[in-house]
Amino acid sequence: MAITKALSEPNRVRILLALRRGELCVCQITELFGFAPSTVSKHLSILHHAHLILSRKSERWVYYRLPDKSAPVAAREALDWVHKSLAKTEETKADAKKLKQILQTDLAVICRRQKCC
Amino acid sequence: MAITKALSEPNRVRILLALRRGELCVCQITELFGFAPSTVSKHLSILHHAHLILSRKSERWVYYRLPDKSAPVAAREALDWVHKSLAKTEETKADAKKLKQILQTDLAVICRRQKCC
DNA sequence: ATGTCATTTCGTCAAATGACGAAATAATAA
DNA sequence: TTATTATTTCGTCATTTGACGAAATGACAT
Repeated sequence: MAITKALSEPNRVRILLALRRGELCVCQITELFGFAPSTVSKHLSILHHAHLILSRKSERWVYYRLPDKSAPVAAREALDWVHKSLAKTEETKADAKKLKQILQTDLAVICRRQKCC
Repeated sequence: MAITKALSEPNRVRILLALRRGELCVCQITELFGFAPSTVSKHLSILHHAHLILSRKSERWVYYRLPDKSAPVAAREALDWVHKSLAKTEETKADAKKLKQILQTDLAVICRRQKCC
């Protein structure tokens, strides 16, 4: 089942928890976790395929967000469970803290940062 | 996370759905799915470790069942989600039908059946 | 049209997973 | 105690998964 498979990877759950604050583009998520852009993109693709996130393109970036009421019931309730049951871990708090910093930085700067190193 | 990992394997979800009818011993589950006893035992161990099932020994058999209110909230709510969201598939119905037959057969007969073939 | 840049797709590789059978374990039956 | 038997543990093997970098894609800017 697509939903349970999608949620079985801890880093994908971290992405869902990070998106509670609001939509994020791929390079912001890449910056948050320190993975290669291709890795993050694959995770987002799996989450999207399970209808656990939505996407939109704007200018150069692709933004992902949690779904609205139009999402399948099973997906909405799975997300409710994730947020209720997994939001209070230390890792989640640490991610939220780092995300706050990332959101204060200009998007173009963050994207360019991926190239080097 | 133990719960999401446990639920990511479709056969483990099938076990949880089969247990809605009531507790089952390992050889009944083995009979239901046609896997080797060691395979079923491993799946049960993973579900148990995630607090998604409870076990009890009686005579020669080990029985597994869904947890009562004493289970962690996260586990209970995950089970609610599984039952609500995944109970209506064709596979689940087919499993239920086969399980009905198995429950009508004597336990000792079923266990002995594993040996041969 | 061409170049730039964020993202995605593809191929590869190491690690994790699920299947099995054989052997170990634990509990009852003789 | 010893034998029987249901279950678990262990080792092996094939498949899946997640990571990466390189190349392809697609949209905007020049």
